[in-house]
Amino acid sequence: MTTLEKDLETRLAEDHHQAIKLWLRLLTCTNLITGKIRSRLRENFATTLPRFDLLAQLERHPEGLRMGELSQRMMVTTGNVTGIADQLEAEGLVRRESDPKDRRSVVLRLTPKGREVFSAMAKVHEGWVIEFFEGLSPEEKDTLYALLGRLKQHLNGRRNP
Amino acid sequence: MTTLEKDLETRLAEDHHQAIKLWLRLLTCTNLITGKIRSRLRENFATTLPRFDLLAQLERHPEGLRMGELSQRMMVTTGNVTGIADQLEAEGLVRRESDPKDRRSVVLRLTPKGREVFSAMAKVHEGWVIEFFEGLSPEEKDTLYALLGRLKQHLNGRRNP
DNA sequence: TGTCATTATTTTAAGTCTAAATAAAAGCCG
DNA sequence: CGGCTTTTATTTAGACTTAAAATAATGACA
Repeated sequence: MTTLEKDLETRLAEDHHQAIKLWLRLLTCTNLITGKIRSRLRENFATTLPRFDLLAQLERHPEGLRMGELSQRMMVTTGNVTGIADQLEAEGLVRRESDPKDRRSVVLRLTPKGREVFSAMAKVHEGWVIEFFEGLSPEEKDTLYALLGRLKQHLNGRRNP
Repeated sequence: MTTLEKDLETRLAEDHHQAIKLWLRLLTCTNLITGKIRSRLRENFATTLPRFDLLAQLERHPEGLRMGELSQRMMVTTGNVTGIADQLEAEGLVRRESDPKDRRSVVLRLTPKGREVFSAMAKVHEGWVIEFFEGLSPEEKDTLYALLGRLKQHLNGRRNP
């Protein structure tokens, strides 16, 4: 084996190792943050991340969202959304409304109480997230945001399920 | 309100929004990748991500790992590791050994069969990860890796639980 | 030696998640 | 119109997850 071949092979192996290391670090960062948010939501508001997430989606869409739309935005199955919506409905934070145009559909909306409860949590939650990322300068955050954007685009590319 | 104050306030609000957007994008990328790995592991090897993760940790530590060490590395609770180890042990992929130095401890090791099964999966898995990140150039991967390193360091900083 | 705090693992209860099966409604098309 | 496929939500079974409690063994120390 020539020196050139060895170099190529080494570089390739390093690139492969690089992707794995990058993935593990990405996963670690996400796990660290979700872990912190999860425990703080529990301690401060006696709620959970998926519940918070569902309310956050509805907050952004006052016109309401169907179960399928919610599941896409939350990146979970519709069966999962059904269960979380059941809880929040029982707690009076969301309301199921039937879509007159399509009787299969259920439209979920925040109740006034849900809007009130969520907005109190959202303010605090935003502060946590700012805190988690304040180790990076605004420029670094921009760069990270852009790189993740390229990654996301690649991951969502066609023939890439 | 003066123009300067308004500009500062606007910039601050944008920074806040920036952190939230960054966090949501980070979470999306991680979810997209874990989702792909999860479904491919199921389709190709009829196994799950936590099972794969446990085997991967053991592969890197031929001397074996205690349940507590495993839970730290996998970023899950020890109770969780117990259940996954039970399954893998029943399938003959790992073996529980008692630590002669500390009878409270259980040391988990790969069996020869476990090593064999894992190494087949690991090769394919590595290819997937390389594929997921090949939308980024090696330089971009380096930058992303470094930025996530800074983020991780900040997240692990003291008085930041 | 006996007690007590600590450490390591397991167990338990409740919540979250997926995939697959079900049921109902809508849309398509001959 | 009538049958076929698709879409939408729910239900179900099983796996994963956490937090907290229960077990069990260790180590320190009066």
